[in-house]
Amino acid sequence: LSTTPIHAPPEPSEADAHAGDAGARRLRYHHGDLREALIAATHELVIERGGENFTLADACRVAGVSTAAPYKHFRDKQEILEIICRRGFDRMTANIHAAIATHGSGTFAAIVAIGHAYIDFARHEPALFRLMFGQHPVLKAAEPVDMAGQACFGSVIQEVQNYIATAGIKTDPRVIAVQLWTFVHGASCLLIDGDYAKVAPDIDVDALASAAAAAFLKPSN
Amino acid sequence: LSTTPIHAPPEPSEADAHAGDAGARRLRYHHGDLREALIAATHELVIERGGENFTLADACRVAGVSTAAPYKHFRDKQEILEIICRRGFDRMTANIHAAIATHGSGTFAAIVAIGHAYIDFARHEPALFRLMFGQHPVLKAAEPVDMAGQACFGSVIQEVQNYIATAGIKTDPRVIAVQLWTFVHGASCLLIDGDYAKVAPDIDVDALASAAAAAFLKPSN
DNA sequence: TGTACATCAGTGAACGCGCGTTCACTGATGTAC
DNA sequence: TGTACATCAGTGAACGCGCGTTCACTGATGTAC
Repeated sequence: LSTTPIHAPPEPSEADAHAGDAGARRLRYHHGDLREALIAATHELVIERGGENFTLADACRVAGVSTAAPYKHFRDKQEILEIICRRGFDRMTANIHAAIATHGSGTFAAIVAIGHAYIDFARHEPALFRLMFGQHPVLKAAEPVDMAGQACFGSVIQEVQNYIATAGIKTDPRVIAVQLWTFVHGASCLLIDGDYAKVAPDIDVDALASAAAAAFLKPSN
Repeated sequence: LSTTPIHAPPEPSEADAHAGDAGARRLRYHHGDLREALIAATHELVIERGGENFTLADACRVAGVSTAAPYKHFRDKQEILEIICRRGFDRMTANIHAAIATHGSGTFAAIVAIGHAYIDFARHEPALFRLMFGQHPVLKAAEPVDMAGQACFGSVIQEVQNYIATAGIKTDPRVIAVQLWTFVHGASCLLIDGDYAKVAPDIDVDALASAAAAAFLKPSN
């Protein structure tokens, strides 16, 4: 863990520099945007050691402020985690939309790409992924987080619906969406928790997910 | 959390009772089997609040001994968790074997039953399940835990092999086993972490798993 | 333009808390004689 | 059978630690006049 503050207050302005020794040494008392700096620090720490092990005191250290400073911007420790979590869902939703756009809505390739986007998210941000989907009682109860999650899953259902309409499949799109979700979620968890590595280290997770998508989307009759 | 000690030392013996006031009041100094009592207390606490939030001090309280007592039986806090975890894998393996035996080795029903057994385990012991498969750096490095996990997955591969041999499927059994595992693992996680409940509360997880098994085991040509 | 003032984002010290682990100890137990 | 003794599973107090949160405060900043 680096000890040099990130998102530190800006250097003394030129006016300060011209104000003599005292002025030149004086740092800015107010942080530029401590709120965002603390969110960034928290995100960094969550990435580094996971949401369970994150401490507010460390986020303060990283941001270079006293441990009392966050309470001017957040209700409590929990609120920062909620924000991180909600933004995570927003980003995942964006990734999914991007994947669909790249491959064309209504195509099988788009469905597969959604799955890969999900797994990629977990791969690149394992700790955040765990925070978003894991069992964290307080986060589960937070409404903004909840809505961001709903929106994310809604995007998947919508696209599955688009695909099966064009492909002439009759199964309930929600069921197929849940099947896909279940599989890529399992793949994500087993991947980032190192369980695949223990038991089947040579596995190609993306290929696995593609095959699963094909299995679920085979016309059933 | 109950405050009355479980697995407390046995009541004073009859000899004590006949030994007058001092003897009657005297409790046994040595615990009958503190090692197992602490493992049981730990298991109970892990069930209650999860492996991350478990404290050794609480296990001592539950077992009714001082916080120093465990160090006569265990290296450190970690070792008790390892034992819990290894026993978890052993029990899951036993459940899987039982499921196979019930439905007959080599049948499709046995494959489905393995999946249901896996999900059932997670459903009944969510915290232990998380401890076994989640990202807990120290547990992941523990060799006995590792071997118990390997054995568990080995059972699944073996049975998949039995089935596809009789069904005339040509796919690599390890790939199919991983597919099944991935799906039921995803289902278990989404179920116990309350993610299904948020987004698709009406879902029948067991039916979902059965359908997935069928999809993976359809002859591919 | 200069000055008085309200605002409020920061500080730093302290709080109560509970943890894991260590330590010298004590006293129940089983065994050798 | 009785006794001396070694063993070792327990105790209880203490350790250093770090946490989240609160508190009265300070001083930089922007604004009204």
